[in-house]
Amino acid sequence: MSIEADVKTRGKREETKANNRQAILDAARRVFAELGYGATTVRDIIRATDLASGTFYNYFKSKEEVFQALQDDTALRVRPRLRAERIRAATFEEFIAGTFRTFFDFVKNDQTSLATMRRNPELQRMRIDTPEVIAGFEELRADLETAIRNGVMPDTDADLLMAAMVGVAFEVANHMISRSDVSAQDAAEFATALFLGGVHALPKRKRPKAT
Amino acid sequence: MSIEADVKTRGKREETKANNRQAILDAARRVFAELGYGATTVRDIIRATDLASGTFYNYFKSKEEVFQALQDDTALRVRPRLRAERIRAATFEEFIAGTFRTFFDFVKNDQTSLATMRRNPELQRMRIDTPEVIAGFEELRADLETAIRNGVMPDTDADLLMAAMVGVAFEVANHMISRSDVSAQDAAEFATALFLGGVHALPKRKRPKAT
DNA sequence: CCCATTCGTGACGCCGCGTCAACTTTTGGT
DNA sequence: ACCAAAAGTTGACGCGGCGTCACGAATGGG
Repeated sequence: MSIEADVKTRGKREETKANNRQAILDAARRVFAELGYGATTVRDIIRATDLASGTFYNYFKSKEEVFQALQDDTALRVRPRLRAERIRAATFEEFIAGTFRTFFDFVKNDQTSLATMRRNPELQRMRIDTPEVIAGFEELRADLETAIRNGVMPDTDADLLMAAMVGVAFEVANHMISRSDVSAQDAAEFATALFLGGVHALPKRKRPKAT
Repeated sequence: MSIEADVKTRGKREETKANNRQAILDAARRVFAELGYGATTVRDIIRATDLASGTFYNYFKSKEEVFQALQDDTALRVRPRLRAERIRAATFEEFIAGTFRTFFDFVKNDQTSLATMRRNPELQRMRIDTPEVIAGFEELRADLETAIRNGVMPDTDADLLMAAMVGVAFEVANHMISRSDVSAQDAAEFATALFLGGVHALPKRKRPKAT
């Protein structure tokens, strides 16, 4: 019924188009996770579907573009949450804390797209920023500018502050993922304390030595 | 004379071996800068030398390994300077300030390897951590642990603190490179103030509006 | 001076790339 | 219900990069 409805409203062409695109994206996610991004070829992706090689190029120009689509998808899922958190914030303490908490929670619960494909067998590690990811950064910068104009945030270079937040967020998230003793809350508290009060304000380490 | 001396002490074999290796590395630097890392092929690199294609594989397994050698080279140049700065530090203010200042200065003055190959036409931006780079991170972590044990640094999670410093350093450095109005000193002061006192302590923005 | 060893060479087979002409399916008009 | 045009799929093809390997040249030891 719902399929028939889709067919009626969108037509068979639109339907298979959407299906094929999704099939490629799904296959790519699987193959990237299995072989690693660098080792994956367009042929690997298309072989993991029941489509022909030529069809791939009706939807994407390269594996890079597929990866970008996956990353952009993730970015578009998390950005509204971050945005909402920052808009809700009345003080800049809430602004910082809400942003970090939301981000680390998301990373913890979305290992599929963010963490799985960070695993790069051939090279040590790499980070790729796609357009929607960068747009998310710009969004943060704009919100910081607004906060500064409203007087809730000290008047400083919003672009550098954005860069610092982004740098801490991604780097700490990586360590959070590879370590088993750091929860999303731990990471958020650490990053928030750093930005609110500097090193002096950082939380004490959990287990100093043992005992 | 010096060449003859080299030949006498090392023999012709060792000599051409070193020369070939260096020729490949030099060619790679040029080609990476011109075509971008992703678009470069092993063939491109070897064509930029007067060697045959097979010879490449006597020295490196892939272009990734060449890139790694170049990155490691850079890492090994900057690490001693960072190390010295941190050892000299008596207070943790000096520890933080010295580390950031040295790092940003280095990035500004070493655009050849760091910035030139950051020029990546095909993909937006990416970061690749090679073994010696990672070893530099571990070195920082170890120094942070030592500072904590000596009581000059608050007792906190040294691994997360290292991650935060690394994240801020690289991300702010990227913005410093692409912006014309941020000097190495500006970047260092910003990062240092953030770590010493949090957002409250950040320097005021230079040109707020105009006047 | 000669032989063993090391190393440079480039042709080779393999495979992934992106294209394109032929073919199939869908659509809209009658 | 039919059909022609449009849209989309297919896989074979030419191209070029990959890593290898048998060959020959250069080197060094005896």
